[in-house]
Amino acid sequence: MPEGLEAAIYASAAAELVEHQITSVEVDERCGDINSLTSLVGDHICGVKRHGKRVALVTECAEVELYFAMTGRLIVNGVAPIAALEYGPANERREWDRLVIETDRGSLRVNDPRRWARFTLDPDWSNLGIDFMSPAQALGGALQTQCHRRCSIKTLLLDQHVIAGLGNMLVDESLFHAGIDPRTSCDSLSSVDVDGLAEHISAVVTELESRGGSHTGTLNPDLRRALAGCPLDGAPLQRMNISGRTTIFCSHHQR
DNA sequence: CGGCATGTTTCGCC
DNA sequence: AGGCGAAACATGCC
Repeated sequence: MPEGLEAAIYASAAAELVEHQITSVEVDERCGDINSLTSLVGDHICGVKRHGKRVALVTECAEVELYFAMTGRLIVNGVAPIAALEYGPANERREWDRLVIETDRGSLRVNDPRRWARFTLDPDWSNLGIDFMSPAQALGGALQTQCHRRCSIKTLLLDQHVIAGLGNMLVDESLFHAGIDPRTSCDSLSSVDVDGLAEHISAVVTELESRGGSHTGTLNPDLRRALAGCPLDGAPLQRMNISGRTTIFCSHHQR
């Protein structure tokens, strides 16, 4: 999905519909249960929630989770807050609309060519870790409790049960700034290392938020594709698969 | 044209 | 038991 930063952008766009009354719901049956979602008709949207990469519309009777997977785009009142999603389609086709909610004063659509989007009534978010925009101290605390694990630090950061909202780009960017090799086993990091990493995560999140999204980092998609030199000194970057995800890092500056 | 892509879940194998 | 890797999902883009 878009990562947590994009979910936050989507959530604030969806907030435009607060206090509107839902007049119709159309859903691709492969992306959500038609019966439960159409039960929302008549409800008023009274708020929008976000935790990590998950967004939910709150009505007086229920909550609907909007999960965007990799290529889901939100369109509110005909406007896409993120016009061109990285790794998403260049154009938009109405046939890719997987959810359309009409209200008395506007509309919301989720457009996803890849059809991985999911819409769930009254979702259970209790298994998610703390939100990635939490203070650095809280992020560090969450990581400390998991440092006994022997998985790589990258795997830990991608685990939504530990910190919710970090995705592949934010994780690579954070580890680059922290100077930590993504393959490092969690249990070999000191508590000082972990707290320092949490500070870097927090700084990266704040910085990329101000720049406009997860794709605006030093290790941006253009650099990732081209595998250009290390932004610090031009030395060759490494590309490898970790935890099933393409990982870019500098073996000289990340140890 | 082949391989890759901001993600999650499931399954089989240590 | 728990963790890891591969596969599955589905389709546009480089």
